[in-house]
Amino acid sequence: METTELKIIEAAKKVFVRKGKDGTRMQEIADEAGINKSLLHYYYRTKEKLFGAVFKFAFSKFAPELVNSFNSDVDIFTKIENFINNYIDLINKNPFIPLFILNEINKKDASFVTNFIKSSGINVNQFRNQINLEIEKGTIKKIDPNNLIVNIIGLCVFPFIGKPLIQVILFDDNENEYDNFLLNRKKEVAEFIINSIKK
Amino acid sequence: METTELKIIEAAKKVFVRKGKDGTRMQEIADEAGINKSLLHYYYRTKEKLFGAVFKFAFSKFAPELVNSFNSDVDIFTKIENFINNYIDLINKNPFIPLFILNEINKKDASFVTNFIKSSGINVNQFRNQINLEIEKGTIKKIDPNNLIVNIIGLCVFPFIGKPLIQVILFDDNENEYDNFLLNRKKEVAEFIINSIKK
DNA sequence: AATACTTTTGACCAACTGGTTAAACTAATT
DNA sequence: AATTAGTTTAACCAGTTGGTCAAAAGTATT
Repeated sequence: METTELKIIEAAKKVFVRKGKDGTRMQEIADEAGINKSLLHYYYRTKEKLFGAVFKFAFSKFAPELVNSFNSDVDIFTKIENFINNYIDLINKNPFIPLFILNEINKKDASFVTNFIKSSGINVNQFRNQINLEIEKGTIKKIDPNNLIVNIIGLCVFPFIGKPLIQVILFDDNENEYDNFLLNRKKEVAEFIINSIKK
Repeated sequence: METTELKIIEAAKKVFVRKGKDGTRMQEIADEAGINKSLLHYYYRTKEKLFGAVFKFAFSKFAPELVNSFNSDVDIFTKIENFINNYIDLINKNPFIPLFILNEINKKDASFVTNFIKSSGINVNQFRNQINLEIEKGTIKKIDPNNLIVNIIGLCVFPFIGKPLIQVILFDDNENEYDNFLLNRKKEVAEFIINSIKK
């Protein structure tokens, strides 16, 4: 059953993610949901509240993957490979969400971001410990765990948020070639990282 | 001498980059420039034209570095190190511009982006050839040049556009620690990449 | 079928937004 | 000092925007 509230959220996601908070018009969300603008305000009293709901949803889609992958109980190389595979797949299915999140989170004030993330359950300590342990064991080269984590995530995310630029600069604006590039990247990124840290 | 036109451009840069195109009000630019709103329209007839000028400026700040570094005539390891040093320095001086560019370029239609970049003179062929040559020579491991280029740029850019997130997740919201992290990163990123490709 | 509650609608509004215009001011030229 | 051209301002405007409200339509309960 497709309730009105669900139709609204789906429509709001589409429009907010595509156009950003400031670029979005309540009327456009109403149109996308096939309803009246008043009804929108009936369910979500203000634009701010509706945006909050969408942002929360978007973020909560990407947080669990981070938590689960980083805290799973497998060896470090498998963990990195798994994370990259799952994360790139996830972004592929929701290619505009990362930029949406980054963009809006850069506009919010710091306390909002802090509270929001703390409630998301993201915790990298287990993974950090694992990295340090592998360095001690001599399985991987000495590397700062924070830098490694940023590298892994950045290498997954950047090709998507930079797509319009990269596609033109590197692929002569050929979209098929770029999509193909993104598919191969799962393998390439994993290889790139493991090559860098493996002893 | 500080002409009105210059004051406007400086003010417009600040506001547009901070709030995005849709989030920017002409009145706010006028206030920031210490002038009347009518005077704004006297120099730049429309918001669109003023935004265009600012966007062009922002982009042209980051394009030359790409061109010069990639086409310089030094060995591949030095080139990578130089690029990372210069690019991270450049972003550090203008930390909000990359997200601004990525964000707006994802909203524009493809033809605009294509034309814009083509006129910017960015060309990676020389660097691509150099990578392939070093692979043949056996200096570096086999790697797809496009993937390597995306990796280099992504590793430089991502920590800045993800700052509010990363700072909370990895550094318990301690800004000093994060700034320190960014400083060290020049060395870390270069090391990370070279470790990955060096034979 | 009358009551009461929720959902949906259209008409409406105050505040805001990008943009215009005519007049006032300034400084160089005659 | 009068003319001219460029610069700056205040007042104004039409269209848009988020949001309200009372009434209508629908649904469940008695």
